[in-house]
Formats: sequence, C-alpha cells, structure tokens
Amino acid sequence: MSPRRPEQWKKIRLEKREKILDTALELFATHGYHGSSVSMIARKAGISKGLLYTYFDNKEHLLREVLANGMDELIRDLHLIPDQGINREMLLSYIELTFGRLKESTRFYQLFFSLVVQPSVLPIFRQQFIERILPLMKLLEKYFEEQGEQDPLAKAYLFIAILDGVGMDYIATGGIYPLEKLKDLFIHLFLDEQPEKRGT
Amino acid sequence: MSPRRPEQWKKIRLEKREKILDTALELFATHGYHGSSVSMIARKAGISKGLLYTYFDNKEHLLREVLANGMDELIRDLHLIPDQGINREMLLSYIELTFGRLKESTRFYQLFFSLVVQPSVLPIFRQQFIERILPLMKLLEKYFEEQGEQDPLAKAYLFIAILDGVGMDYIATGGIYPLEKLKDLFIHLFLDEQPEKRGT
Amino acid sequence: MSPRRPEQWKKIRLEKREKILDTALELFATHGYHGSSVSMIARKAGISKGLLYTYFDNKEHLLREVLANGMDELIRDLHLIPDQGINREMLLSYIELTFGRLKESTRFYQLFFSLVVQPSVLPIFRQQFIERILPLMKLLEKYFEEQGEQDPLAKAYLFIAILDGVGMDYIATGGIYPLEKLKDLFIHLFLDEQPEKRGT
Amino acid sequence: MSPRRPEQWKKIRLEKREKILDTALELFATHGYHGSSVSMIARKAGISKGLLYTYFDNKEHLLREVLANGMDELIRDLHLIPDQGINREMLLSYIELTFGRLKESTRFYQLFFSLVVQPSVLPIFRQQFIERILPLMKLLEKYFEEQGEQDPLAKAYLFIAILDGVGMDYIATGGIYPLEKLKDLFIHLFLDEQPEKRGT
DNA sequence: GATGAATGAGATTTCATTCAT
DNA sequence: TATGAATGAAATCTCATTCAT
Repeated sequence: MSPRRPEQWKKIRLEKREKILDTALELFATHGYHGSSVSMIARKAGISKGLLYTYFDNKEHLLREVLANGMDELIRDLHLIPDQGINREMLLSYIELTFGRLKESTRFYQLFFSLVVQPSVLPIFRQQFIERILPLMKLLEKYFEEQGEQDPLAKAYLFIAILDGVGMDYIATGGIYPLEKLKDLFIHLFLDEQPEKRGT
Repeated sequence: MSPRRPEQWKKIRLEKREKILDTALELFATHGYHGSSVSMIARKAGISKGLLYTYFDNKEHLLREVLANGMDELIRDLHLIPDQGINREMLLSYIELTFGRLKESTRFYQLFFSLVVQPSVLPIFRQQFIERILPLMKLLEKYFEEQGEQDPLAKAYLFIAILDGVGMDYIATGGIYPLEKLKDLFIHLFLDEQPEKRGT
Repeated sequence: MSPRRPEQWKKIRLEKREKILDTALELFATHGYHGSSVSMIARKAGISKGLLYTYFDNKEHLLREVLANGMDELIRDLHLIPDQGINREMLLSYIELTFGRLKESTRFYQLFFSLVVQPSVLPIFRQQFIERILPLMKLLEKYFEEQGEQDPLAKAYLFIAILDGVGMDYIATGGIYPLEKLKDLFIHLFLDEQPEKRGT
Repeated sequence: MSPRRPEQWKKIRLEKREKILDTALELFATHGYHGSSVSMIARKAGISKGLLYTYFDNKEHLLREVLANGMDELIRDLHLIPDQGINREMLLSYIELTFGRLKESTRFYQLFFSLVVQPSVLPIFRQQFIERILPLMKLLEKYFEEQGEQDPLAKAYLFIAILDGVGMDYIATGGIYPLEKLKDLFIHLFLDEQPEKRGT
C-alpha cells in the first residue's frame, strides 16, 4: 500500500468528521442530547469510540460543533444586511429559503427546537439564539413599520411565531404536514394584505 | 398509640405525590427526561430516592403521571363538543383560556413541546397528542368553512401553528415576551377579519 | 368491642406467628433466602412489614425460626435412642416416617436441601446439621455391623445418600416422582437382602 | 504505535471471560445467585463492574453462560448413544466418569444442585435439566430390563437417586466424604449383583 | 398491637472518558 | 490513525430495617 499524500489524509479526516457530525445530529435530534450515548454515536458512525475522541474533545464539544455546522447551513445564502433594511422581494426570498431549509434540514430544526425549549442542556445556546434573531426582529419591525402597521413589533413577533409554529408542527407530524399550503398562506398573510384597509 | 386513620394516610400520600409530580415536572421540563435523574428529583422534592419508588413504579411511569396530570389541568373547563360545531364566542373563549393556561402552566407546556419535538423519549405520547388534536382541527376547519374561507383546513393548521409558535417563543424568551399583544393580534387575525373582503 | 383476655391475645399472636413462619418457609424454599424479600413475606402473610418485626428480630432470625420449626416437625415421633441401638423394626419405622415426612413437608425439605448445598447463607446450619446426623450414622453403622456387612460405615453412608437423593429428585420432579416405588425398593435393599449370601 | 491484532484481542477476551466465569461459578455456587452481587464477582475477578458488562449482557446471562460452560465440561467424553443401548462396560465407564467429574467439578455440581432444588431462580433450567436426564433414564431402564429386573424403571430412578444423593452429601461434607468407597459400593450394587437370585 | 411511610445502604446497570497497543 | 478494553462515577432501582402515630 502506498502511503497517502497529506491532502488525501486531510480529505479522509474531513469526510469522517462530517460522518460523525451527521450521525450525532440524527441521534441528538431524535433521542435528545442526554438520551444519545457516545457509544451509540460511534457505532452508528462506523468508528470506534476512541477515534471519536480524536475528532472532538468531549460530548458537549461535539454538540457545539453539530450546532455550528447546522447553523452555517441554515443561514447559507441568507443575506439580510441589518443596515439596509428589507423590501418585499427580500422578505419573500427569505420566507422561501426558510421553508426550503425546513424541508432540507428537518433533523437540525428538530435539534434546534429541542434546545430552544430545553435550554439547560446547553446554556449558551439560548443566548446565541437570541443574539442571532434580534437583528432579524429589528428588520422585520422596520419593514412592517414602513408598511404602515399599527404595531410593527407585535407583527414581527407574529411572523417569527408562525415560522416556529409551522416548523414545530411539521416536525411533529412528519410527511403529512401541508407545508406548501402553509407557506402560501403565510406569504399571503404578510405580503399581500393591505393593512391600511383594516378597520375601515 | 393509635395508628393513623386511613384518611390521614391518604392525605399525606396525596400531598407528597403532588409534591413529587410538581418537582418532576419542573426538572423534566428544564433538563429533559434523560437529563433529570431520579436522585435530583427526590432531593429537590425533599425525600429519599427509595420513597419515590413507593409512589411511582419507575421513572417512566413518573413521566406518564406528570403528563396525565398536566393534561388534565390543561383541558379543564375547555369544553369543545365536536358534534355541535363552534361559533365565534366559543372560539374566543378557547383562545383566552389557552393563552391563560400558557401563562399558568408554562412548565407543562415546556415539557409538552420537548416531547412533541423529541418523540423517542415516550413514543406513545406523540400518538396520544395527535389523537387529541384531531377533533380540534375538525372543529376549526368547519368553523372557517362557515366563515367562507377559501382553504379552511389550511387556516386551521395556521391557527394551531400560531398557538404553538407563540407558546414556544414565550417559553424560549421568558418574561419579556409580549404575550398579551400577541393574543390580541391573534384574535384580531382569526375573529375580526372579514375574509369575504379579501381580494376586493 | 370487649377487650380480649390475655390468653386470647396469646392465641392470636401464636397463630399469626405460625402464619408468618409458613409463608416464610414457602418463599425461602422456592426463591431462596436472598431471593425472598421481607416485603414479599409480609404481603403474602397478610400483615405489615412493621408487625413482622415485632415477631422476629430480623430476616436471619426469621430463617432460624423457620428452620427450628421445621426441624421439630421433622423429628417428631422419631425416637432413635443412640445408646440402645436399633433393630430391623425400628429402622423400618424410621424409613416409613421419613418418606412420609418428605411428602408432608416437601417445602421444608426443599429449604433444607438448598441450605445444605449452599451453606454460606446460614453458616451455623451445616454444623448443626452434621451434629444431628452423626448419631444416626453411628446407629446405622452399628446396625449394619450386626447384620454382618463388610463395610458397615460405607453402607450407612449409602443409606443416607439414597434418602437424600430420593428427596432431591422428588422435589425436583414434583408430583410425577414414583416415591412409593422408591420406598419399597429402598426397604428391600436395606432390610430384605441377606448380606451373608453376597459373594457366595 | 500499531493496534493489537485481532487474535491478540480475542485471546485477551477469552482468558478474561474464562476468569469471570470461574469466579461467578464459585460465588454463585457458594452464596447462591441472589446472594452473589455483581460487585463481588467483579472484585474477586479483579476487574471493574463496568467491564463485566462488556462480557455479559446482565447478571442472568452470566449465570446462563456459567451453566452452559459447566454443562459442556460435565458431559465431555460422555457418549451414551440412546439408540444403541448400553452394556455393562459402558455403564461402568459412565459411573467412573461421573464420580470423577464430581471431584473435578465440585463447584459446578454445587451450583447445579442448588438450581435444581430452587428452580425459581432460573425457570428454564429445570426444564432443560429434565430434558437432558430423560434419555439417560430410558437407557438405564432398558439395561435393567435386559438384566431381568422386576421393575427396571424404579431401578433406574434408584440409580439416579444414589448419584444425586452421593453428590449432595459429598458437597455438604467436603473432603471427609469417602467418595471412593461409595463408588465401589455403588458399582457393586448395580453391576455385580445377580438379580435373578433375588427371592430364591 | 399494627400500620405503612421513610430511609440509607447497596444492588444492577450505563456511560463518558482514558489508555495501552 | 485506530482500536476496544478498561474504569469510576453516576444512573435506576431494591430492600432490610426503623419510626411516628
């Protein structure tokens, strides 16, 4: 056997790392962090426990990496620049992307929600989450303000709540959930409605 | 000395049982089922591990009882009779009650959501949950149909999604969440709107 | 309710004590000493754990009493006086009684055998047992010597071994064991045979 | 450094497994199944409790393996083929081997007897035991029939009873038991006797 | 006399982590 | 790099015994 060149080694390591992260995501998402043992993860990933510990310092670090990994994927191509404000088109594309990601990365959303609901598992997580969502809230508030909403902040909260609620219900019910319909209804609700007509 | 009378024993047991259930709910909700040890629960409830096992056969049974207990409280006074259909007033009262319960029984909602998202912890739970929510869905669909909605089922899904999303966000953010505002917005959205005006 | 007279109390206590001993015998015999919990015994005897401890100091004492009780029953009417030697008639009656006791007190034999085989459970027991069986051995040896046996001690050992073996097999196989036949064969073997004819 | 080769791992595991089985046999035999804790076994075998569970799924499985192991040893070289019947020579060799095994594998016999007497510990065991002894009974019955015995089945029962009784007494009394003498007497009883002379 | 709640020690079992090879 | 044996702490659960009433 010829010795592998450095970049080959690197590639192998990266692939194996990815494999571990995927497996860990799946197990953490379905059984929870405390409900998934390192042995289970290693076995399902097809490696030894010992090797896993050369990739990740410990179980908590593994969880952090799983989260970081998933977050990166989640916000890929999702460029909402806080300073510039958003328009109707940008919001539409944001919604489309978010619903798409929900389908692609269901597992990650599942883990995500479980950690949001149960923050004691990884205390820093909730803080990070709030920090990340605040800029979005600001943008939404500004957008709804420009649209002439009476209470733009509340509307922003509602926007987020629906995204979260649809996500949770989609995860809870699985394939039978009418995700597309909900998306259309959602878009209709936030983009087509003419708020100035309300109350007249 | 005379032994305690049966009703004395009963009272003692009932009170202690309640205490254990409360403690377990709190810990299961914040740390998750696997993240809460029986020792923790016993210590926090001020009793020995051994005694806990005279009240509940095992940890899983304790969880089931916690759930059953919470469910009972959740649906107390919430009489939606499937056969008769619902009107505006009944829906309003349902919403008011649900938002109220969210505030009163936040802990239970937290546990509830975590189990919905992570069904492997207690597999029967998801099934039970779906069975319980189906009648409500039917009622909502019928109501929205009578209101002249184009897609009443989707609207019903949206209704549930918002409740879930608001609940989750309220739990995730704690006291700072503008629950009352969201309730008003929610009521406005589903009860005040005149759908026949849409698109005109 | 009129207060019970002292002898009534005494009678009640004695009966309850008997009930506990019976229950303990049954459980110790079937599940073993370590396999039978005090709770099980109390529940099956229809009393509370606390009461049991007013009758017996602790679990080991209970076992001792069970053994003493059973032993008394076992050797009732079985008068083999070491000094006087035994004759054919006495031996026959001893065999008859022993086989009869095996049927009556199967449970006790079961416990007995289990303790003989596993002496660490109650260390004193083996010693007591050996002390009790030695006089019988002496009598048997003397009897077989008088019968002209070549090796009377070995014959005595065989005598005991068959009793033990039949007892064990009877317990192991239950009702289907042909105890009567074995008794006849046994009697024939030790009482009918004319040893002086052997080898001629 | 290179990892251990598979056969090295295998050898290590096999040896340690044997060590655990030996220790478990000794403790189960002397203190009984319920009387021997996993901690005791692990400590005596010189390993941690945790490691024991990588070798055996649980305590009951350990007991089963101990039994299977011992059974294999017990019946090694003991070929009694049911179809062909047995002759005097084969029976003699069977007796010799059995008495030999009693000496070699005293511990196993001890465990064996305790489980026969107390079947609730491992319910399947008694059934297995009966199934294994039935063929032997059949062979013995046929042999004694050919020898002209009046009641060959009873004689077969007696044969087994003596083996069991001698075994039990040997275990109960330890080194002082005259095993060899009993063997000679046993052989004399079943192989030298001329049954046709009886009753004349 | 009688109850059964209560305990603490210890039982069985699991698991994150380390280590020799 | 990779293995899986090995550990010790901690998890779930049991049980002999005590105690207030």
